[in-house]
Amino acid sequence: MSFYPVSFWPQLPKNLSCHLQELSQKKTYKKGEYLYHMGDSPKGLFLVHKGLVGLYYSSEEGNEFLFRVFGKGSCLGHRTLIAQEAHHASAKVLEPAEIGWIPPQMALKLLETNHEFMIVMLKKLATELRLAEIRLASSKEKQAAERIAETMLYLKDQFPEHLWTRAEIAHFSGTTPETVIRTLSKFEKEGLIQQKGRHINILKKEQLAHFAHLK
Amino acid sequence: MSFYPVSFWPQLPKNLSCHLQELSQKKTYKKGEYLYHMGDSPKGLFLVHKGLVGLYYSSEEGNEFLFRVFGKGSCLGHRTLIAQEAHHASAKVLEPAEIGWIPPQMALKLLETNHEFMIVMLKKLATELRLAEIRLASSKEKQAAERIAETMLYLKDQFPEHLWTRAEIAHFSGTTPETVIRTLSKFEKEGLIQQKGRHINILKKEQLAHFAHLK
DNA sequence: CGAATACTTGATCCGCATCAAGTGCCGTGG
DNA sequence: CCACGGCACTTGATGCGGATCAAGTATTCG
Repeated sequence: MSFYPVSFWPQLPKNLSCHLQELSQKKTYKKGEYLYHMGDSPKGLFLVHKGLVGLYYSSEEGNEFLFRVFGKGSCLGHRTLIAQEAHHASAKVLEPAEIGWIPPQMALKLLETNHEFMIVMLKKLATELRLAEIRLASSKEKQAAERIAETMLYLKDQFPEHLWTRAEIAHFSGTTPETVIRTLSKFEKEGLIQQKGRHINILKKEQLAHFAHLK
Repeated sequence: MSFYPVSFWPQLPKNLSCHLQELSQKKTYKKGEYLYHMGDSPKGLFLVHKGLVGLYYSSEEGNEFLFRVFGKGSCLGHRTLIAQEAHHASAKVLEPAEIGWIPPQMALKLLETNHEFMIVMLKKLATELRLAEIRLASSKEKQAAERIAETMLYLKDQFPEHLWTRAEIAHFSGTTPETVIRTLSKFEKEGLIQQKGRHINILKKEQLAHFAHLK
């Protein structure tokens, strides 16, 4: 059992996406900017038109954990909006992005009245919950190298265009940059991947998946 | 930031709960029985009328992880039903239980047509997702003893009547029974708790929460 | 082109899982 | 009623995965 491959289309349906885009205010963000921070009250719904956004948890000691990643056609802020809690993590721009924004009240109204939207959100949350829990189990039962293998498969599968840094891979897999570096060079020596700076190619997907104990 | 205290009522609203109960078939389960297993296709919606059910992940090597716990007035099976995936974990009866069952098709139909039900499920999933992700971060940034402290606070707060075994506490906190035992006796020495077999009392909630770095 | 950031490699250390060997407890059946 | 089997609990000894620290090199970006 694993979070890879994901049997879920991470993008919103085209027609719904268009409808929401029309109602949103578009804004561009630079790499490193934040859409919102941990602890903020619900900031509304954000639609990723272009670029990449990471949902980061950061502790007081400076530990970072990358919960989720949102690419083109995806939305974020939905969990907090629905739960009506404070944001439990911060949304950080990983690649220069164009983001549509819908204020909380309007987004909630839309959710209440648009049946398809509700169903899409239900499915999205249900899938995100599975991913989170599988990663939770994974963090206990799997070695760092196995988690890094499944992280590479997931990230390259879902967001193949992004040049993932060693730190981002570490933050997603729950390890450290040093461990990622050592593990990736081990994979390269074994001919599973090929790396040149941030350009990482997976050469033997099947073997890598097998190594990570994925079916 | 933490999953304790939970600002969420884990039970379904009374009227909705009654409505669902009427449509369900009731059945009694003994301790240790399973409602469904990992890998099963959606088995429907289960309503806990009495008793306690744990959602368990188990790996091939025999590792167990307790994802979620469901008590009286709560429902389970909803995530799988909505995602329309195979169950990613097994539902195990922790205390002799009376469970109402609604078959998948009927439950989906109800979900589609009952607006309140949809909203309750949205909120439930949104909250469960936060809890899972916070635990994910917790598993990296916190020591075993801190996780055990927050686990005790959570379990005793949400399900005070259940006599939690050392193994269950370990499975929920992502540690081992041995570590739970050593940690609980440390807490007892420090006067934070009092234990006699499975009867564990939290004497100094505030201090325990402070120790676990909870606000 | 210079500063900041990312990457790399090696050495060290410690938290906690694991293993082992009990002890206690509870329910069941003789 | 007690003996017995099984499971939960307890305690101590051991080992290792991987975090952490440190120091140097390479890349990226403004």
